[in-house]
Amino acid sequence: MSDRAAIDALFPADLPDPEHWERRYPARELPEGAKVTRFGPSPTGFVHIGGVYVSTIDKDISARSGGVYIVRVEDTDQSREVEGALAQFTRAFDYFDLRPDEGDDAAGGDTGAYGPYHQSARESIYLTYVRELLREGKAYLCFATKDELADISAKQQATKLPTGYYGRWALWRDADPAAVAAKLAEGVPYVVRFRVPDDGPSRVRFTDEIRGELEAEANRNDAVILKSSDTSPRLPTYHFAHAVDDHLMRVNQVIRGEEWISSVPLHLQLFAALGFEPVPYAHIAPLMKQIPGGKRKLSKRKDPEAGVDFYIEAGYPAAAILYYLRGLANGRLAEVPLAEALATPISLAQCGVAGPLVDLVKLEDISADHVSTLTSDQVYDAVRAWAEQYDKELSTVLDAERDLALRAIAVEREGVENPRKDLRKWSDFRAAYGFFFPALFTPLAGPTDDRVTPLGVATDVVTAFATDLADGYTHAAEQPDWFNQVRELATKHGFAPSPKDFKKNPEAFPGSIREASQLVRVALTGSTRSPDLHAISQALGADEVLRRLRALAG
RNA sequence: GGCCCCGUCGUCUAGCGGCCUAGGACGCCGCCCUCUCAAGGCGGUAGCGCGGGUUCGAAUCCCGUCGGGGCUACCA
Repeated sequence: MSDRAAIDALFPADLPDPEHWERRYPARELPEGAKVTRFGPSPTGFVHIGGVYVSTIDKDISARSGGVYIVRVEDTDQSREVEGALAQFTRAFDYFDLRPDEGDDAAGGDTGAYGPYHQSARESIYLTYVRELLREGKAYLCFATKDELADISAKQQATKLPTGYYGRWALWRDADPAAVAAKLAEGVPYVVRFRVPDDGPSRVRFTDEIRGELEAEANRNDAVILKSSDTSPRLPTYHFAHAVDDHLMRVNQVIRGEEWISSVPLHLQLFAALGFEPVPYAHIAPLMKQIPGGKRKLSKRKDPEAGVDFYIEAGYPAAAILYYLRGLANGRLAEVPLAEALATPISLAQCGVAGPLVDLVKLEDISADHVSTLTSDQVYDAVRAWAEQYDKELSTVLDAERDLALRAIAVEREGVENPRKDLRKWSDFRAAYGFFFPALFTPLAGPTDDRVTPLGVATDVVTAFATDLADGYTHAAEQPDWFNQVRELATKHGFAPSPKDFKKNPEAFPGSIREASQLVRVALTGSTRSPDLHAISQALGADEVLRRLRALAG
């Protein structure tokens, strides 16, 4: 290809040499065995739950080994970039407690000595190494047009040849320097391609920390390493940036999605050409989604549960999600209690190799279990923080009625052996606990209210029963005393003492103690499903109980 | 099409040649408790994709096949 002067003319005169960057980013002084990991999100305006999955593993592996966890924004495709994407990362990393040891801080600055931590700011670093490869003849300029490339690929497909830019299809691989100079003089845009060594082996073997020994055909495609020259800044492709960045950031454990396995042969060639020590890989199986015919990768377009916003907006506690995700990564962690699982290191070797389905039902179960272990104060704080973002009306009520809220949350939670598990996520709160708050509760409109009539009790009986109960109501502190008044009144108004008696002779009763209790329940909660009635009455207070009973009477 | 990864109950998995008439968890079904629901207790349902080998013996090793997934971009 062209001579050194012609190559250098393509780059800024003050572009440093590789040695400069080597000195600038020296080997890290870390304890023996410390892992430097990195997570590389693209700022596409969508944070994938799979990203949380992988970065949890990244952070865990580094933290346990006394290493460093880096977040490096991979924004080499500027056309995909979306405004506000960075803020979304920050929000997601905060929510899941995955803040990096090194990366861009909230203000966009660096918090580490190996930055910049977004690739678009690393142009001169990449250019240094591109120029180096060019000088060494390990890369070359390619002026092939889109049409030419499409044509090549069509011909290859027609003759059942592997597609790609190689061999006799590689138009510019061995181009005459004069032809290159001519194109350059015309100002035709070009890319820089990697020149695959022609003396390399036909197959490559490498070790994956999760899958063990892997083998594949060697790469023979002269891949693009630097994108077109008609854009600025000039940025590399993922492959080249991976080699340069992971080397210079002194990353010593790459953890990434399985979709990269087929690129490893190229990456190994790149590391070798650049004179870099290869970095060990661990390829994580992708999170899947159940579909009628089988399963597929969770799709950001089709599956709402693919985005972290889905979980944050619904108010799944971060700990529950992290616990679930860790269980998917290392099956044994799913068999262990949450606190223990979060404290147990993730093992790469024990990561599953098949893509697991994300099972929202299981997540909800885990989440309900977790929430049931929280104190009333913790639940209150969490719901309040969630509501502040996603349910303004609720957060206002929670602020105004803190004591009532705490009493409500404590029902069948504090001082019981088996706490209720009716809260799986914070957005469940309104449906499960809303009735406690007068501001969120619509009183019954008498015995003909839609919520009452399904019980099938005659309206005059309902009114008589409710009126009687309200008139003689005793706000007893002891559960048996309290419920006895309901029982006695039910008997007085002709209700059968047990559902069995009622069933035997349905004509003789307006209902049984069950229906009577349900009338009280609907009066107090608006629903046929609720926690213990006595506990509710205590949380509500005598006045409010009476108000609601009278509303039932009509 | 080519290359690569993967394949145990519906789901997540344990299993690394005999301990497996395959274990656990979630779900589902039934029963118990009970003023409802949830929880809880007890019981149940259901699986090694298929076909060949190797071996005294295979879920476990090998080959093939089928199925799923990924890559094959100046997307990551």
